[in-house]
Amino acid sequence: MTKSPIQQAEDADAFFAQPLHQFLTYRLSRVQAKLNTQAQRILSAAADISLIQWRIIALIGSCGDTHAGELTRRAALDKGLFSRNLKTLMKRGMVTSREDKADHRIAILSLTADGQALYQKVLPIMRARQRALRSAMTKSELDVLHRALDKLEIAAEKDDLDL
Amino acid sequence: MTKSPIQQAEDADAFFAQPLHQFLTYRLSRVQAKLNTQAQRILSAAADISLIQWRIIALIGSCGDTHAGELTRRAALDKGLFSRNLKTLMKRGMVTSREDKADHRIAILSLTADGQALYQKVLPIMRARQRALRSAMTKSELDVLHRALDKLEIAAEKDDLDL
DNA sequence: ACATTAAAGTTGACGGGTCAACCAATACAG
DNA sequence: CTGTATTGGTTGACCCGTCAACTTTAATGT
Repeated sequence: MTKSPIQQAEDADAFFAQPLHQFLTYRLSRVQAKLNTQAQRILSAAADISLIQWRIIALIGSCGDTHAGELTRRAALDKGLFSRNLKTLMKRGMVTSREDKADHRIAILSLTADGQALYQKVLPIMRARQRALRSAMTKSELDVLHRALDKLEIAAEKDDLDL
Repeated sequence: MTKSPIQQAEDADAFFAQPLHQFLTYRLSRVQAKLNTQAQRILSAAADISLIQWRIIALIGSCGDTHAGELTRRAALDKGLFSRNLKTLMKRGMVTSREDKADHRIAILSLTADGQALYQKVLPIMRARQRALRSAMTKSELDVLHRALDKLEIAAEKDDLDL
C-alpha cells in the first residue's frame, strides 16, 4: 500500500489550503448529517415519527415477526437504542410483542394495524426519496459510490492503517 | 469476529424484503460511524484526545490565531459544541485565549506549547490515515466519490424530492 | 444620543448513539 | 443434576450534535 509522491503532494496542498474541508471523513460526516436532517424532516412531516423509530418499524415490517436481537444484528443497531425506542413505539401502539413459548427470553415483535398502516404509508415516501437521491447520479457513478463505500468500510475496520 | 460488509450484503434477501440494507443513506451512515470509531481509536491511542477536540486543535493550529466564530463557520461546527469542548481544552492547557482589543466580544484563540506539540504529533498520523483511506481506492474512484458526495449534499438540501 | 438590531459566546435541554453493568432465562460441561 | 458460561434484553452513564434562550458587546438608524 505505497503512495506515489504525486498523491502525497496533492494531499499536502489540499490540506494547507483548506483544513478539514477536503478530508474524506469530514465530508462524509457532513453529507451524512445533512441527509439525516432531511430524512427527519420528511418523516416528521409525513408521520410524526423519528428516523430511528422509522428504521425499527421498517425492520419489523420487512423482516416479518422476529425478535429484537435478530433485527439489531441485521441492521447493526445498538440493542440499548433499539430497546428504548421500541418501548416508545409500543406505547404509541405501533408494535406489539408476544413471548416466545420455547425461549422465554425472547419477545416476538409485530406491527399493529396502526404500525402496518404507518409502514405502508411511509415506505413509498422513503423509497421515493432514495430514488430521488440516486437520480442525482448516473448509474455508473452509483456503482462506483457503492464500491467506494465498501472499500472505505473495510478500511475503517483495519486496526493498523500503515501508520 | 464481525462479518465483512460483503458477507453482510450477501446475507441480504430480496431487494425489497430488506429495505434498510440497500438504502444509500443507511450505508453512508454505517460507513461514517465506522470511520468515526476508527478515528477515535487512533486519537485516543496517540494523544488521549477526542475527535471533536482534535478537530478544534487542528482548526486553531492550521488557521492561525482567530476567534471561535470564524472557525465554527469554516468547519460548519456547532458553536455550542465548540464552546464546551474549547473549555475543556483550555482546562487541559492546550489552548489559550486573549481578548480582542477592538471587539470585546471576541476571544482570539491560540495553541499553547503543549497544544502545538500535540498538533505536530497528531497531524501526520491523521494525514497518514487519510492517505491510507484514499489509497484503498483508485484515483478515478476517489473523483467519483467526491462528485457523488457533492451531488448528495445538494440533494440533501432540497425540500421537495419529487415526493 | 438613544433605541433597536445584530453578532459572539455561553448555557440548558433534548435526542441520537456507544458502552458497560445488570437481570432473567437458557445452554452447556463435568 | 448442578454450577458456569452464554444469550436476550433493560437500564444507566456518558459524549456527540442540534436547537434555542440568554448575556454581553458592537453596529445601525433615526
